[in-house]
Order: sequence, then structure tokens, then C-alpha cells
Amino acid sequence: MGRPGPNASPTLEQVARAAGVSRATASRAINGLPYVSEKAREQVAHAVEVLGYRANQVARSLATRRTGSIALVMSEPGNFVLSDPFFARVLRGIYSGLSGSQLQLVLLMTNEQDEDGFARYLCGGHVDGALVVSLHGEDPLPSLLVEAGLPVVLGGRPLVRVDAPYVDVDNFNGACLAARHLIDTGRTRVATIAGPADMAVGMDRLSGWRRGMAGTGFPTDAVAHGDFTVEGGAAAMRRLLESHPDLDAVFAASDLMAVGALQTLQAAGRRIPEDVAVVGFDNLDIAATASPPLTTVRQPIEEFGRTMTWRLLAQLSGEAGLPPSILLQTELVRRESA
Amino acid sequence: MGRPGPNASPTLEQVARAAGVSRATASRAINGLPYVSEKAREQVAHAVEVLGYRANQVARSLATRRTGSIALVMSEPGNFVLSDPFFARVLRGIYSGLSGSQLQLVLLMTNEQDEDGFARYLCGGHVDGALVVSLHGEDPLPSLLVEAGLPVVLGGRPLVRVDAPYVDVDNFNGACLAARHLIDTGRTRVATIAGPADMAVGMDRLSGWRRGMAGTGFPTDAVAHGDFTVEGGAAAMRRLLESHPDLDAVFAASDLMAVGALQTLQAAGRRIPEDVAVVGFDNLDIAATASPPLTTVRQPIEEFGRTMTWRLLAQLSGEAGLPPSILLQTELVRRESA
DNA sequence: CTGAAAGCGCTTACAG
DNA sequence: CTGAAAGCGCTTACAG
Repeated sequence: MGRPGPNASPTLEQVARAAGVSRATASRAINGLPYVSEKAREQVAHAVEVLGYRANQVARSLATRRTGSIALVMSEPGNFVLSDPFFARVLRGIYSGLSGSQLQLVLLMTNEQDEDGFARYLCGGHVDGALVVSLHGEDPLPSLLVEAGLPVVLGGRPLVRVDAPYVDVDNFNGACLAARHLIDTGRTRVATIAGPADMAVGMDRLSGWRRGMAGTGFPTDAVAHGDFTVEGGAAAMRRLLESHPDLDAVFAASDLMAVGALQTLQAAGRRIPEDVAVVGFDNLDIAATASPPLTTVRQPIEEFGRTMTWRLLAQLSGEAGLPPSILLQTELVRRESA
Repeated sequence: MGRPGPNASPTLEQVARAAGVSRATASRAINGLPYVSEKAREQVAHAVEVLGYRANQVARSLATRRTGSIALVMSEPGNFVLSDPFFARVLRGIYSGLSGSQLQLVLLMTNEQDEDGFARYLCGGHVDGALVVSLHGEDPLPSLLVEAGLPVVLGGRPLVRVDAPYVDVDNFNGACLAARHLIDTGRTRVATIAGPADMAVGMDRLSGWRRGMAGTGFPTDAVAHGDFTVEGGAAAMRRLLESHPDLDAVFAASDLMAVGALQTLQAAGRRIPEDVAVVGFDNLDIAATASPPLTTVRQPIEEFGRTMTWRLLAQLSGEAGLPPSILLQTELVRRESA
């Protein structure tokens, strides 16, 4: 393969020779292991400096079976994730959880074109583990990774059975709190704008709402689905208004959908909260700046990212007795819309 | 290191044994190389299937000195990039440029905590090359990568001399077009809201504006700097209005800043474009939906990402005589604001 | 078409 | 504290 060109990276071999020690000693010195004489340590450090040596991580990985990096896998078309404020905050939490760990975070987005290269990359030893977020429907990716022996932590409860731990927000309970708040404040005809039926987060918030309504004797048939966007929320609200014109409250499964609902309701001449009370979910910035300010269910987004990371790191370090799933608390934030 | 556990990934050695061939033949069969008998090919394929073999990419990389992946490095705090519509489109262009290449794109964000691990990752052989975008000031990263021998393509002209090719948009000419359009439509007191002074894109749009104004005899002293955000644009506009109340036109170096300028101007009772003409830069969606719709300079964002990718791939495949830099055309888009 | 062997650049028991 | 040697899992001239 040709001899080392002028700009070939120096190898450990060359460092060792320059320092007058063996490869083994050079390796130990570089990695800060004990049992290296002060003299050897200095000579190696000097040689590294002079040669501009950088360890070949690939070779190191092959020997240690560790890569020093983990992946964050996003099962969404990139451009969607990239403009979602939710993910930006999850990411911040992940970085925060990673700080001090010496691990590099590598982001991967599913690229329609090349599902295969994707799995090959992850299962091929490039990373020590993976965080998988925003799963849709019955995405087979998690199972694939788990079967390949890759440590995986899922962000959000998976819809299908898969033998991987997950961290989730207590969507069920949060939605239940929202429904109860509406009931407790005197509402009797409560509708909901649910999330997509192919995502656990959508399903859990719908079940939670049903649980909150249960036993009140009030009907729970006013349900419309949205796609977590403002436009989707507005459209769902229009449908609800048509099918259930007597509604006096609505729980939207996301703040963005709640904002859309607000628009539709106001356009229809309904006063918020006098005529219709509105509760959202997420507690994004937009909830506080909406008009009227939105009563909503807070979920700890950064904490969500941080916890996923913690869980994966714990697994990587071989900790025993780890919980198969972790649920983060949600709480009602009261503002003016309900 | 213990013998292969029950869930250890099968190796090529095991596949070869199961198929009754040598490691060399198994390798050739798996990689689709010529000179493998049909029989051997079938036996290997069968063994791969049965054992669930996946090539260890790390070992393969060590042998071939290729990783099959490239990095997209973003020199911005993650949460910033993640909510920028510009980047989402650049990313789309990159993926499009990558399609059919068999290369995995890996995203890296500079993490304040760990600059070091960052360079180690990139220079340590994890990737075959890197795309570096949104450089700030005198970021030493590109030089570092280049010195380590990593093929690099920069997105945007670097402010400091660095021996790496770059792809950029013709910001200079675009800004020049904007200034000339204002002059040609009869404006005589033209201000500009420039970008940050530590980014080439900011500087180039300012120089271009100066070039466009040159020779007209009109003054070019009405300059305020913004940070490419709506708020920054609004604040800069306030300063300009105070220092140069007689201005009759303003060129903002980004659409977001132009929108901010619009807000300030309208709040001050100036009519657009009757009293003050406004031109932006970028041609984001927001330019068309602003009121009044914004005259702006279009830059081909997806094409920008696609071209960076093309340039890096060309370099990786050893193509000769590649241009050290590529400039993408910009053009004026006329709407109502000027 | 095929296999034995060398090599990619590191780490790590093992025996001093 | 140190070094010779084996090994991580692959690829690829080289010689059949």
C-alpha cells in the first residue's frame, strides 16, 4: 500500500522509536496508565509533540472494542427535526448529560435513500450505543439494533414490543391532570385534539384524557386527531366545532395544536376561556406568549434528554439492576386559557 | 479477553468456516468482487444469512483506510442551528448530494465542554472527510483538520487564510445588486443593516453594498450592525433612524433583519416603500409572507449544500484540477418593499 | 478462481 | 517499570 508519504500521520510505532521505548510503553504513557517511569513519560510526550502524533481511533477501537462515541438517531426527515424547538431542547439535555463523559455525540438522521447504510453504520461498530428518538409507528430500527447487540435507549415509549429500555414523559398522567382541571373548573362538554395514532405519545395523551374524564358522567366522544402542528390543530378544531358545537372546553395534545385551536375558536367568535377553555401540552415558550396565555402541561424536556443519556451511560458502564423504563413527571401550569 | 459469548457478533472467520472457504474468498464474495465462483458465492451468502453476519466496519476501516462516512461540522451551539430554517435547507441539499454515494452523513456540533474530543474524533480516522459550516471569526478548527490531513470543504469563505476549498454564495455581488436596485429606483439616502463583523458573510454583504453605492455620489455612512435575527434588525433600524432620520432606503443583510427593520419603520410611521424602501437577503419563506412582501436577494440554499457535498466527494475520489473555491450566483427578487 | 500470509495501528495480558 | 508477542476483524497483493 505504498510507504508512508510525507503527509501520512505518524503511528505509535514511530513515536515509540523516537522516544526510545517500546510500543507498549508509549501506549501506556499516552493513555496515562500507571507503571510508566517519569523519564519514559517525558520522552514519549516529547516525541508526540514533535511528530504531531494523534492516535488512530479506528485502530484503538478495534483493539479495545470501544469507540468513544454514541449516536443520537432521529427517525424523522432531517428538515422536520431541524425546525422543531422541542428537539433543540432535548439535544441540549443530552449534551448536558454527556458532559464530563469523554464521549462524542454523533447525530444521525434517517435518510429515506439509504435505510441500509444506516443500520450498517450503527451495527458496524462505529458507536458504543445509541439514543433513538421520535419513533414512528412500528419502526423496526430499535429491534434491529438490539439484535445486533448495540446498547440502545429509546426516547419515548415504543409502540411495539422491543427489548430496549426507554425514557418517557408521563403523558398519560399529564393528560389526566388536564382533563381533571377542566372538569374541576366546571366544564361539562370537553373535547380533545389528540396526536397522531401511530405514535405512543399521541395515544398516551388520549388515554390519559379518557382516564381523567372517566367517572364524571360527561361524554368523551368529541375526539379529533391532529399532527402536532398549528395548522393541524386549527383544522381539528374546525371539525370539532362542527360535530360538537356545544363544547365548552378542549384539551389539545400539544401547545402548537392548542395555538391552532385558539385561532379557530377566536375566528368562530368564541371567547377564551369564557366560552371555551383550552389546555395544551408541552409548556413551550409559545404557551406563555399565546393570547390568551395557555394553561398547559409542563414536561421536563431537557431533563428528558439528560435522563436518556444517563441511562445509556449507566448501561455502558455495566451498571446492574437498571430500570427498564423511566417515567418523568408532568405538571399542570395554570395560565389564562383555562 | 474471554471467548466469544453467546451474543458476540460472528466474524468473517466464522462465516468462512461455515461456508467451507478461506477468509479471503469469503471477503471477496461479501464485497461483490470478481473472481469468485458461483458456488463459493452461494455458500458464503448462505453462511452470512444463517449466522446473521455483519461486517465489522471498524476492522474494515483499519484495513482499507476508508470509513464510508463524512461529517457535517457545525460551529454553533446546537440549539441555535437546530432552529435555523437556513440550516435545515442546507442539510437537505447535502443529503441530496450524497444520494447514491454509499456514504453516511454524521452530524457533529461543537460542544463548548469538549473542543478537544471533537478534534480527536475528526482527526482520529472516524470519517473520510468533513463539511464545515457556519464558521465564526478565526475558528482554528479548519486549519487543525487540514493539518491532520483530513479532506475538508468549508461552507462559506473563511475569514482567515486556510488551505481548504470552500463553497460560497456570491454575497458581494448580491449585495451590490441590492444597492444598485435602490439607486436605480431613485433612492438617494441608502442605509444598510450589516451582519456581524466576525463573519465573512457579514463582511461580504457590506462590501458589496459599498461597491453598489460607489460612484453614485451618495453617502455610505449609514451603517449599523445586526446579528441576523429579527430583534437585531429592529434594534439596528432604531439606531439608523436616530442617526440618519433622512434615510429613504435600507438594505438589510438578511431577511430576518429586514423583517425587524420593517417593524421598526412601521412603528415609526414610515410607509414602505413610499417613505423607505427595504431590501433583504436570503429569500427565505418569510420574505414572501412579510407585509409588505420583501424585495430580497435570492441565494440557492439547497444548491449550496449540494455543491459542498459534490466538491468533497470529488476530492475523495481523487479528481484532479478541482477549483479551490466555488461561488454560487445570487439574484434580485422584486416584490413590494422596494 | 482460491488460500496462506502480511498488514492496517493500536492495546494488553504475560513474563520478566 | 518494561518489552516481545498476540490479538482485535478485516482486506489485499502474491503465488498458485
